[in-house]
Amino acid sequence: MTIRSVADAAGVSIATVSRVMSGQSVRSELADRVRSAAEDLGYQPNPSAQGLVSGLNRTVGVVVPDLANPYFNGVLKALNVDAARAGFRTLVADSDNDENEELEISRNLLRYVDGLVLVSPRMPSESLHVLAKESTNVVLVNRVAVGLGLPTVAVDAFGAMLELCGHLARLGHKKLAYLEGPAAAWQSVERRRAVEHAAAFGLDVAFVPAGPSIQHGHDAVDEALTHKPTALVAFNDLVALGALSRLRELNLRVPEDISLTGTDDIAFARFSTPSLTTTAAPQRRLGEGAWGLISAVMAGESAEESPLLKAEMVVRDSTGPAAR
Amino acid sequence: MTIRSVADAAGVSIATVSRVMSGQSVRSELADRVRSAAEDLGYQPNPSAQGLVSGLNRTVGVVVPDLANPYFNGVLKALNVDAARAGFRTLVADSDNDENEELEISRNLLRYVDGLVLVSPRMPSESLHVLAKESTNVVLVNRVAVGLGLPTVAVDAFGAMLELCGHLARLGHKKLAYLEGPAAAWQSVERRRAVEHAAAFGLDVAFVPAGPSIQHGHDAVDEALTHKPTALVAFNDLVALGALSRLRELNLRVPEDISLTGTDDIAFARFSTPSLTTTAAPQRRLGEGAWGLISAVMAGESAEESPLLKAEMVVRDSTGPAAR
DNA sequence: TGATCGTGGGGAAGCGGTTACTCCGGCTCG
DNA sequence: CGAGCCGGAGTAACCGCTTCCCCACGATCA
Repeated sequence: MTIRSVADAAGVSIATVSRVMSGQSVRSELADRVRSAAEDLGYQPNPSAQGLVSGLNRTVGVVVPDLANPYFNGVLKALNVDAARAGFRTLVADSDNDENEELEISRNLLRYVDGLVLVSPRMPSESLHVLAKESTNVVLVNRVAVGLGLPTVAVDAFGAMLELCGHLARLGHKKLAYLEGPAAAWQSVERRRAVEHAAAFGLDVAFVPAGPSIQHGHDAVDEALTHKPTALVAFNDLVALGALSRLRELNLRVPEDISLTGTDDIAFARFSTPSLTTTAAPQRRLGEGAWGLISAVMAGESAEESPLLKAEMVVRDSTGPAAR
Repeated sequence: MTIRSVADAAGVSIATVSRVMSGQSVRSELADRVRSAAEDLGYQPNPSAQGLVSGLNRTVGVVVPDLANPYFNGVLKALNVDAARAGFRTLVADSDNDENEELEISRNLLRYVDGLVLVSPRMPSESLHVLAKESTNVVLVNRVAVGLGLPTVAVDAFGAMLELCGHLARLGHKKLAYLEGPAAAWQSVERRRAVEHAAAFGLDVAFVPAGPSIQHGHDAVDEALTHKPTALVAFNDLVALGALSRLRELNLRVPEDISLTGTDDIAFARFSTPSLTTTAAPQRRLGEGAWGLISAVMAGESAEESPLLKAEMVVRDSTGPAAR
């Protein structure tokens, strides 16, 4: 089923078929003939051929650190929906939390797509710079890299974490343990920075390396407890949920014996026992924002840096007055 | 950067460049010149051009009902990894649990890909038949459709659910409430069928409509409790976790007051409080299996139907002896 | 009525690759 | 020593589509 078949069936030239398909002005009688021929034959233009001549694929690439992380899925889903609505497809790559692979994965993906969305990339700034030079159609989600001119949509991770610390301080907590995320993640840096600032308000904070996943949270609790904190502040909800299960194993009650906070407000945060105090990072708006930026730059418009999105704190049952 | 530039830089014809790139025999001196020219210029063949002539894109499409469901993400991730290893990209589409859209989404995706993986499709058999006629490179995950000849990899949902019911029966439960999944899902049909069979062993089962997600589970509990069950059997882990949170709100203890089971063993099942008794549907193996099938059919080999994968029951803390 | 203009459709030139076909040069073998 | 072969490289056709260019035709104006 090529354009040739349709042209023959309708008794016109392939140029006319092409014009009809792209909605250019064609005598309506001819246009009808073409359309019905195309309909009958079930003709669909070949994307490779269209891509070859136009240089465009109507496809965007998305690189995420971990496809199995529900937070990224929320972002991906929203992005995917908006892209689909605009007739774009989404090519997904998972960097498997490997900051060294990320650049190669991204470069490779760039060959196949019109635009690239990097979600929480861990790669160093220089690598981002390389990508920015190879294509102008690159946008960042949850990674602020100054001086590269990359359009960015991100959550105010710093502010969100600061607010959580304030909440804990008001509940009388003095001694916190912070379960840190992956060092290479921008969010990790921001959140750590916020926790450090909290120290200025009289909070004593122990920093405990953990990671991005639920298992990491589970495994970091024992070390955290050696610092005798009255509250555990987790890098994200996944880590918090992992920590929660370990606390439960240790027969520590949350929040009576120890308080716990997450970040992101993934779907599970509301449904855990106890439900998790966290900050609601708007995954939907991140995804939609990312699509807005990438579609703008692909259209040749200059997408200005949008301000940081605010994450609302959601106080649930995992935080309470400091024990003792 | 076209093949022309490389040919000129190396002082050979474009045919020679093409041969070098595809590893055909070329005098090694020339081959070296070509390779270093390609290297210098950073030449990457244009995928659209290659796709146009070969008719292949080295891309597979994946349709999932809900990108935000962690179960599908596990499958997607494994599939993605294997596909990437083989040099294939993954085009992802989310049908948003809309069984009516699914066919159109799939057909559309089929234009862009060499093969299509349908994960837990809800569309009717006739729609699958339409797809099967349009392309031979379609495989199913967790959907058994007889008589269509579609290669399939699926978990034995029936057997898994039966095993859970048996577990509950041995614990002395007599009265269950089953929180049903979406009617159009094969897994839903299988699991329901298993629960009905369990009735033959003296279990009295109330069927309560729920749905596929955590919120559905949460919202279905109240109706389920009107039947005074001693155990809640959920369509999947998400529903179970939602139910768990509602039970907690109602101050019912699990498993002392009521037992609860899920299915799938998503990452959160192990970390909930109490940890969830479930059956471990091997997401990894499903994803890998799907890749195995789709890559086989794309290579023109005939992929035989593989037997159902076994889901091991994982007994954790959410099930106990029947109350009273 | 004839020259001019505008409009719409056909022919053909690519887009960037792959590959069939051709041609050339150096072997082998008679 | 010449004919036949064979391997390697170049030429060109082609994949399916978009779009430029040009021509035909009808309408408009002098």
